[in-house]
Amino acid sequence: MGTKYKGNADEVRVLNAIIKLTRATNSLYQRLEKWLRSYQLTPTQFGILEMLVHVGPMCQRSIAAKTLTSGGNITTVLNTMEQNGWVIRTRSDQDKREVIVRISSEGESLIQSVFPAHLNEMMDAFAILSHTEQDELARLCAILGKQQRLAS
Amino acid sequence: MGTKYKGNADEVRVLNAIIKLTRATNSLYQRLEKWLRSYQLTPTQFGILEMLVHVGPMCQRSIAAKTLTSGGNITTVLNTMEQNGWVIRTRSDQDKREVIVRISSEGESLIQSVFPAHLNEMMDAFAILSHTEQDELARLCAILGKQQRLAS
DNA sequence: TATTGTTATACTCTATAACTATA
DNA sequence: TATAGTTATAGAGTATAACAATA
Repeated sequence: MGTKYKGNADEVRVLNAIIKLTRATNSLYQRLEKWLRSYQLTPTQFGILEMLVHVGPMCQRSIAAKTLTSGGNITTVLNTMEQNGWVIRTRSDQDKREVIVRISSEGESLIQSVFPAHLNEMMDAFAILSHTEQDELARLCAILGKQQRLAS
Repeated sequence: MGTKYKGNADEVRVLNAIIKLTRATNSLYQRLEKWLRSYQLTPTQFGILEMLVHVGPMCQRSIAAKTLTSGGNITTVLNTMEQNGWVIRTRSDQDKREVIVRISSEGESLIQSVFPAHLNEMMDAFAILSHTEQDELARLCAILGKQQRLAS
């Protein structure tokens, strides 16, 4: 198991990479979760808000696909977000089965108030790596991320 | 926000690294979660079982510290795991406030049946990176992970 | 028929606060 | 007094299955 597993050299190398990657991202993720909570935001909600800011209005099926989660779950999550006044849902005219979700002005304000603190946290966390190392980490993760999206 | 944020070069570099790191690990994590589900295991349960295999029996306070979660939550999670027959809880003799948690033979069997498939998945996911790149990713994540543990 | 979304149901994770037992 | 764990409570995320409306 893990580092104790007696595999061949290739397996040991991959296991080592996974363990380090997992630990680093778990730590980052839980740090993120902790301070998001001080804004009454969950990581899922934060992710959806960010996506709506980046990509613009989307239907729920697209949100479900992008967040790799089920349709029933998206309905649940968006119900909360709509009650909080962060998103607006409107029925599509082109295809009346679809619901178009867009961020509200309250949602935008929230993201904009959270973002500077988020950036500070992250600058602090990554300061231990050199600029070259930050770029290299980004490059490797980009390759890995693309591979994952194709495989799943 | 994100790549759209107009910050200075240092900020843009860090944001880029975070976005790539987040996407890669989100994809990996959700792929992991999906196939763990086919074994009726959640990531939290899997993490605790792996920890018990690696480190050996531990008290609940230690498990809570290592998983960065609250004491009340550990009780809840372990209740389920105990009911499933994966772990055994015994009151410590040295300090009768403590509960020592150890993995059961059923728990070990479960981990051992899951691990080969886990390894296959991960070998597949990382095959897109060269050996040198896998090592470099591990090195950078190790630095980042250590920094996080000290900061939190 | 197939697709989009909702509803109903159930379970897990998570936190906090009050509490018990022990040190 | 302080610490380890439990219990009670609450809320969020997640899935599946059955369902309604629309294409």
